[in-house]
Amino acid sequence: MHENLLLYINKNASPPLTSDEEALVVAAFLPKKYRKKQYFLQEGDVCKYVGFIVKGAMRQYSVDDKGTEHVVNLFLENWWISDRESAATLTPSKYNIDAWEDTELLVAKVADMVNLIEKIPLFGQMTRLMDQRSFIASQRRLNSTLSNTAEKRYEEFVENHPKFIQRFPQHIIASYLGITKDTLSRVRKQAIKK
Amino acid sequence: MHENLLLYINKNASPPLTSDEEALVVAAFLPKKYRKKQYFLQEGDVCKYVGFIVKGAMRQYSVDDKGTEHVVNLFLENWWISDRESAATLTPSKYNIDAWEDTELLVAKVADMVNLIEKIPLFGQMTRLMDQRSFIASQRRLNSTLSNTAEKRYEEFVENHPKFIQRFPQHIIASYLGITKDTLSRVRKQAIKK
DNA sequence: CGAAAATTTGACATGACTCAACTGGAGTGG
DNA sequence: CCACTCCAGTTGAGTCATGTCAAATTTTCG
Repeated sequence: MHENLLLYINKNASPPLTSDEEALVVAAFLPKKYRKKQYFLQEGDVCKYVGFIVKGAMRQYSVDDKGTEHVVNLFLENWWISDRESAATLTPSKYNIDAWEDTELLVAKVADMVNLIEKIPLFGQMTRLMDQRSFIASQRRLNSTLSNTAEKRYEEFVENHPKFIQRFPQHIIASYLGITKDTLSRVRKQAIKK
Repeated sequence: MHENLLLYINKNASPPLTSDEEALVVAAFLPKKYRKKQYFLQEGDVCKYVGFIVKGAMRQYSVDDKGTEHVVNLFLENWWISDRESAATLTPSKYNIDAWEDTELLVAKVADMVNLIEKIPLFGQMTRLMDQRSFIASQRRLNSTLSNTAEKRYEEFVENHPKFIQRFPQHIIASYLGITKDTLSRVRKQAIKK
């Protein structure tokens, strides 16, 4: 069950973990299953856990005054989930995170995660990489949202995230792109013509 | 000249740096002045430097096919500048970073920065915090862009970044918000009524 | 003062949203 | 195997927010 996580760590930092270190990591992460629609985090709660997806698909979204959902992030295997803002500042989260498919997670307390970072330099290396990637992805997406029309954004999305398209329905992807499902449907129709 | 930087580091990590460590930091960062409009980084170049703003104001933006500028970030005193994506992946940057006011920077090579992170645990702590904050800010902004109307985004902006308003002209702020200067002008007129 | 930069304004165009209706699976249970 | 429901996707008509462009006005600063 923990192999994916250990593999992931060793792939993103070197030299490999010692077996003592591996034991620490394994001890900190408990396997947990989430059913489709089940919440990992609910708006208003402080995010106390970090999850690593072994198998499945999840989404992070906010809900506005009108009840419309806005997808902030989508996650698949080997991704980390948590609301960093809430976890770092210990404030109630503005987001929900739930399972889109039945999902197997490895879950650790944020506090334990911090501990691992301090104790295992490699783990720190890895989380640094993680942070960097998240930031870069977020920056890119922001730039794309600010600069491009709905159509172009969709093209870029297809290009960059083919796996999301296979796993999430269109209305979720529309929300991720910041447009309505109706608009996305029309955009696709246009695109097919070409 | 380096005091601001050392202060910043000690404010964002503890215990304080030893004098040996301070010496390492000081050695890595060279003071440099940028005139208004001068580039720190140009689109197409690989970002090889990191800057810390001692005094002044800078902006990071992309330019689309039509020649329109899109402001990705604004920076003031005690902010770090660099294109993380380009620096991390050694690929040509999609962004420009230039001085909006005459600006005093402390500049280090990305490679030297990495070195400091490895040698000085505190420095690692600090950059971790930095990364986290950048990510959170970027996430927030993305969410706001996806969820809110132009008017609401401007309100939030006024609330969260009063200093930007004092230092950057409206058309820059409009671009940061992802709207045109014309629209921002109208939005403000509306807002004043209330 | 005068030139350049920033802002405002009006008329018009358009991309995206809204809402409701319709279509078409994919289950589920009788 | 059919009827039923749920969920996703499509489509059309009308509306609204924001963009475009050009001109007028105000502000900034050498």
